[in-house]
Amino acid sequence: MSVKLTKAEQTRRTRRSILDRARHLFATKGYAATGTEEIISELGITRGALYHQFHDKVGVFKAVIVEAYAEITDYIQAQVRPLDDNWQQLIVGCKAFLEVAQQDEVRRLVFVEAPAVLAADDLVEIDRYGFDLLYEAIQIAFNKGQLKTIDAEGFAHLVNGSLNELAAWVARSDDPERLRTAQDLVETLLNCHRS
Amino acid sequence: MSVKLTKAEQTRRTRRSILDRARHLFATKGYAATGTEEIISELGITRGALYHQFHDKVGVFKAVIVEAYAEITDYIQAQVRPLDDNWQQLIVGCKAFLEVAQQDEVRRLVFVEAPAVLAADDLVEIDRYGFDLLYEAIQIAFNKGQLKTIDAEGFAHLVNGSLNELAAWVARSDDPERLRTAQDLVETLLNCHRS
DNA sequence: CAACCAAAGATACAGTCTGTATGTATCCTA
DNA sequence: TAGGATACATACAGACTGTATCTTTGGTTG
Repeated sequence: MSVKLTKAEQTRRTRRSILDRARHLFATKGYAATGTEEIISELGITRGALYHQFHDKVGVFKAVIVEAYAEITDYIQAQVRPLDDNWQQLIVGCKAFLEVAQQDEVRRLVFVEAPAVLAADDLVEIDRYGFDLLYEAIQIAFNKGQLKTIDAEGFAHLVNGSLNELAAWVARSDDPERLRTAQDLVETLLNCHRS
Repeated sequence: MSVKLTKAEQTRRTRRSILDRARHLFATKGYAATGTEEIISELGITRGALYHQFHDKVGVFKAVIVEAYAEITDYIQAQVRPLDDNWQQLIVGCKAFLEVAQQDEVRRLVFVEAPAVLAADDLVEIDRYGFDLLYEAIQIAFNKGQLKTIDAEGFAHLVNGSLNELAAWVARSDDPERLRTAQDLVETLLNCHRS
């Protein structure tokens, strides 16, 4: 019955199926309310396979988060790459973030569960790519003299915090115009710091 | 040996001691890593008393969070009350938030643990006092025509997000000047939206 | 003041969950 | 093709939450 699979392929499929199911459960029920048994049920494997592939339950979660983060940054970079003006990239990147953060699963995983489940250091490590994307664009503008602020790093955090909160605000509503409003607010925020 | 206590007093002391210990543990180890046994050990009571006073472990946590929130808003209001100019209140209130959020325990409880442990609705309910404080000041300024923005509510969330992220940024550092930097950044943010 | 009631807390236990130790089958390599 | 490593299954130990059932003690009323 069972088709012959290479070991590598078997591992790939097992990890893939665990990650897919775990991601959905962690995002909808939360990390604590999701049992390892629940993750593997209906996958045709036992918890033994899960603990063979991942060190522990947190290990599964961390792998899920890494993927979710990657999706966010990939989307943003795809939107930003074609542009050549840094200031435009900054604005478009922020708007793209607000868009991609509207996926319910991604948002809960990355902005609610991850900070509580993962150690702070661990999280900063994972987020580095995402935040650095923003920070670098801001620093370039700052060095060019386009951005008027007393502290580029601090300003990057200010913008980052605005984006996270606005993303949640947009998500809570069912008004389809709210995303546009949030995007305009961020654009205004950036532009009124332009010198 | 045991002094005669009124029932009400006995309850008060029990709840107080549980809340104090739980608060410290939840803030340092996190909600999930703190056992109910650990909370009551060294308090001279058993878990039975805890479950008599609170519905469950989440009930203890919720009570802790309510107190932590109250401390934040009390501090801010104390700083803001003496002032009579709304715009000044807004700026001072934001700065006061950044100060009070530097208490490690409060910050982790309110901004890291609470969002993951409590249901979103539950949390908004508790936070209502805190956020509304900010929102009302912003709305007053908006209605007076002092604030230039396309959406007062959205702008309030933008500022709120900035404050949360900046608070964490300040806390991660050991540079005593960073608090001042963050405060200046927020003041600039507000002022450059002033019309 | 005696008798009763209700509230505070103690004790014991059931159910659940994580992680580990050990066994088994299958792929891979020498 | 034989030995070893890898993927996975099974069984179990330990921890933890929440509940059910006492016990005690402060309040209350006839």
